[in-house]
Amino acid sequence: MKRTHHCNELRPIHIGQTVSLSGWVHSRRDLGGVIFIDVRDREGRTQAVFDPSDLPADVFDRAAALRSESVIRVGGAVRQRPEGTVNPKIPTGEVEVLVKDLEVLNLADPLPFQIDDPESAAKVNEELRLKYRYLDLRRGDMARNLRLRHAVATATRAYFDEHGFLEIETPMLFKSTPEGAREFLVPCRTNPGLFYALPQSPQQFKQILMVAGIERYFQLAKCFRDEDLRADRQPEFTQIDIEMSFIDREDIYATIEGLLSRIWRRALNRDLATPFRRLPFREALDRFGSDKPDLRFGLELEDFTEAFRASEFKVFSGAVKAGGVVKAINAKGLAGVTQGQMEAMTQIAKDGGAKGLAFIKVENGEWKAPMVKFFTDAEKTLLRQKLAIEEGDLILFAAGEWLMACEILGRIRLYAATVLEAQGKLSIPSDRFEFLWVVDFPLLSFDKDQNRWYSSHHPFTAPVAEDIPFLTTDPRKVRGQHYDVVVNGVELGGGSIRIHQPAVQKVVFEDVLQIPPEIAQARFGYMLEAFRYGAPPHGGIALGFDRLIAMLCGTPSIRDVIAFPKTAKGTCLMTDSPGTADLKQLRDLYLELKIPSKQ
RNA sequence: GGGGGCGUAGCUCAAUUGGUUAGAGCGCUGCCCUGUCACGGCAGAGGUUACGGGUUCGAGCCCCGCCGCUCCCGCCA
Repeated sequence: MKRTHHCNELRPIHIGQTVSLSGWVHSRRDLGGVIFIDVRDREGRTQAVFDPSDLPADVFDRAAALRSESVIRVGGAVRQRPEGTVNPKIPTGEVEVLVKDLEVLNLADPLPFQIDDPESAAKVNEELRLKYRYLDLRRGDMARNLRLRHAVATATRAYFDEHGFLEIETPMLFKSTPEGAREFLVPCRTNPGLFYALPQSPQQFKQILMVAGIERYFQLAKCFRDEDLRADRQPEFTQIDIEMSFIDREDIYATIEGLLSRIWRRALNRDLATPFRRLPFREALDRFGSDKPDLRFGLELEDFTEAFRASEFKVFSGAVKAGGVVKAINAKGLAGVTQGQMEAMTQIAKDGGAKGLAFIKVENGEWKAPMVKFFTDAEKTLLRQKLAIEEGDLILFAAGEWLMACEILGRIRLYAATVLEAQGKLSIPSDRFEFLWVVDFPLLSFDKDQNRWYSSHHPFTAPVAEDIPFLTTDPRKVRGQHYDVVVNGVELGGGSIRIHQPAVQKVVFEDVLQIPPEIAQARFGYMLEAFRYGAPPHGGIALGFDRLIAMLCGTPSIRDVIAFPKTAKGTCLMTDSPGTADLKQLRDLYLELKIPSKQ
């Protein structure tokens, strides 16, 4: 017999009906004379009552022998719970099913970890959760995450459908494009010695789709990157990938703001303020020390380059003379910093390339720092004014090359914020979402080691039109038509208007990036050729779908929103992948292993 | 590649900082219990302290190595 209702369906209006429920034994309460079993399915749970007074003994005995997570079907009559036994914690708590028949569909072994109590289950070692992922996913928290993921994917498809986008799949078996992230290679049996590569993004295909006249493309695209993992990085992940023709940056902003508004309404029942604010890359670094700033709190960086140009304090004036900057941040109220915290911040500075971290503690009306004696009254006054220095503050400095100094203080800003928040001196509300567009990125960055320019984003990004003349004369000045969408310090996505003239693309490949013509031809020749046959102006963006869902679910790890994620070493603890290949498989692929032995 | 954290019963944790027989709650097993919903009560089983070395009269604790998980840096056009 099939079930007649799901386990979150029965209400007082069903009283008197004969019903059948299927699901898992969520919990069993055996009182000796009467047994209660909560039957759970993905919708919820319902209490089933086994009363021996009008039940065959064998049914009662089988109920008594059931263990947690066994799969059963029960049949019986819905009835009102007796006075005083209503359970207000669950939606079906007013009724119960008086069991007449029990079908044990599958007995479960004792579980490796308990899943009925959300609080204790949430504390279970992730290693164990990953090994028994199918149990982990039965937990309410995880099931909710997967449902939300589905809801957002559906809302995304509906939104793009309504806006004239076509969902088009692009190949998983592509070829290697060595610029950018390390790729997963797939040997090609039918072409000995040749390899596919799994796409790190559908970038080139979606641009070709524009040449193909699709005009509006989207895909929930699986992407692969063979780089080290993080809480927010998996070797395979999903992007909301879009590309549009005959548009400019503003069209992308509006499209994504519309999408995110739709998603926030669907997932959190909240409205987003649009349009999002725009922040030039330069200003983001200057004020927040990051190109993905968290705008939920202040602690902004201040610039003191001019103030210390002629300072007695040589660390500062020397940095300025060398073309660098002096920047500072006021960690408000952090003068009581512990030695360990100070060391942690110093380490951040050193990791960032600084020699150390200059600081001033403001305690007992005094500025405590060795360097203070070098400061003139004018310098002190300026510091006090711009940083609003008060008793109990901690001032931290970075001096040196602009980007380095900004990024160091940006990281210290985040560190100080977490410390201050833990002390209750700063509030960073997790239910607030500060969206912004970071714009006006430099098109190119310079690699000192290799003495050449490389694309800040990717080589298909269009320069801002008025900057094109500087491509070959002063590449540093060229801004890219690139944009990142950022929320609460998380880079949610990025994209650009693309180069659609083959001539400009050729200049970027060959003259700016110094890719030899034959290599550019081998890697991107088909694109350059495609662009010769009528390429519309186009641009697009990709959003990290897993990060988006993690944010909506309020979890810091995208593993919590992926059904079967990998560990930090890239393994799957449930299936024990990756695994070995036998000799015949390798021979078929013309491969031979040479694994260095560990010394 | 580098740095930090963790690993004790099936699970979550403790073990007075190197000292007798490694404990608790939950789970499990048995018994009792007719209105529970984290049911309750009684009793019981359950340990290569991840693994391999070392120091020591004595190691869960200290040292070295190794494995696994995790966080961060590098990396992620």
